[in-house]
Amino acid sequence: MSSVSETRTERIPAAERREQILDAAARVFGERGYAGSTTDQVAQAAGISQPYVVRMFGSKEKLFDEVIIRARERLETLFRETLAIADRDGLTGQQRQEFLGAAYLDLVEEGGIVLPLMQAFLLGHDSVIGASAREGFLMMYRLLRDEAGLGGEGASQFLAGGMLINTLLTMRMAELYEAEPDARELIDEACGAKVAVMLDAVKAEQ
Amino acid sequence: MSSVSETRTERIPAAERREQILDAAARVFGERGYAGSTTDQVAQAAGISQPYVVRMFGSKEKLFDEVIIRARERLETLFRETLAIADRDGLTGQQRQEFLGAAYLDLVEEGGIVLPLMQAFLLGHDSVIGASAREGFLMMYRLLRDEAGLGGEGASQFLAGGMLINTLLTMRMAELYEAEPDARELIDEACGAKVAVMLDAVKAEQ
DNA sequence: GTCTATAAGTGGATAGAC
DNA sequence: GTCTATCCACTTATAGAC
Repeated sequence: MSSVSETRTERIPAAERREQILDAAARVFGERGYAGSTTDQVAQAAGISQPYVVRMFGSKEKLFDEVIIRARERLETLFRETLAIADRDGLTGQQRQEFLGAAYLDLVEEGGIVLPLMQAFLLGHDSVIGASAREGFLMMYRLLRDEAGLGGEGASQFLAGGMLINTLLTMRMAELYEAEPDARELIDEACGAKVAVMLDAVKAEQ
Repeated sequence: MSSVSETRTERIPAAERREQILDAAARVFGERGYAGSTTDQVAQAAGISQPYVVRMFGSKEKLFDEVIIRARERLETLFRETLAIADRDGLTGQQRQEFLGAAYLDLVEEGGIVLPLMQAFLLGHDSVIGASAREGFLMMYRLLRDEAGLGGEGASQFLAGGMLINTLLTMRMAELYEAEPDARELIDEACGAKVAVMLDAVKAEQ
């Protein structure tokens, strides 16, 4: 509309901007953790000014809280939808577990959900986030145990596998996928067939 | 030697002081992560002044690095010792795995090793710590797969279980052990027989 | 709806005394 | 070997203009 280098931020509805910030924050927090991230990093990722980020959410802490709430909801929704499909198709126990695992890896690929949640799990000492993290984790356990019908042992094994994947992700183990055969083997083992996912997640960061 | 309230720090050899600081740092970093901790928190935990902590290690980053190197060594030593005993007693594959699991939970109980390592796993984006974390993790994988003879699948399952335990710890899930039956069930499931460990780890913090 | 300017606080690191 | 004092950079948050 004006000069060649029209870099100024466009004026868009607050609701939409809010979503943009939440997306950016999810990536930044997921990558560097709560304490390791700055509101300015979030702002830059969202293409706006730092004060605007704070103004929109009141504080860094509230922003993180929102990100976590959103991630929990997204994860729960995904699992319920996946189970609905599994029910519809009459999958067996073993099949259901694999189906859920594939859905989880899809979510990893989607980005901005799994990593911030993992970061929240490391904040048990924070009374607010800690409580939210524990609650969310228990919700998952119950859902897997009861709704998915995996039983206590199956549910805890599923969660264990998930935590291994999360850890490999935050560690960026996939950076060694090509160079280090053992890294490749471990990732393959952790992710089963759907390995490409993790590689994409890494490449997206670089 | 002087007044009644002799609260001043005693003068002790640097090497000994160094160990004290490393112990304190391991607990603080393990609890709040690298970015979430301050050198002053470490100093207070060690009962000395903040500048002294920095002076002794050059920087916060170098201190964290030291903590991680130490933790990696301790973990590796523990597993090798445990395997030596397993060999001596001629334990079978399944028995060896359980034996290693018990050893790991002992290490959790000991404190200051497992949690800082877990925190390091979340720092994949840091070129120095990230590389150290990946290296340490791969070392564990190889050790479990080859030395312990668990095979690729067994090793990755073992690590998965470990990551679940670590996550439950950092999340402080044990705080709900009494009040929330599902939390209890999940912890029992993750830790097997040796549950008391996790409870102690929590109580030690409060 | 979004920015610039900036206040206020925190935390890592350095200097130098004891 | 250890501290006090302090500097400086960084970060969150606020004020107010556009």
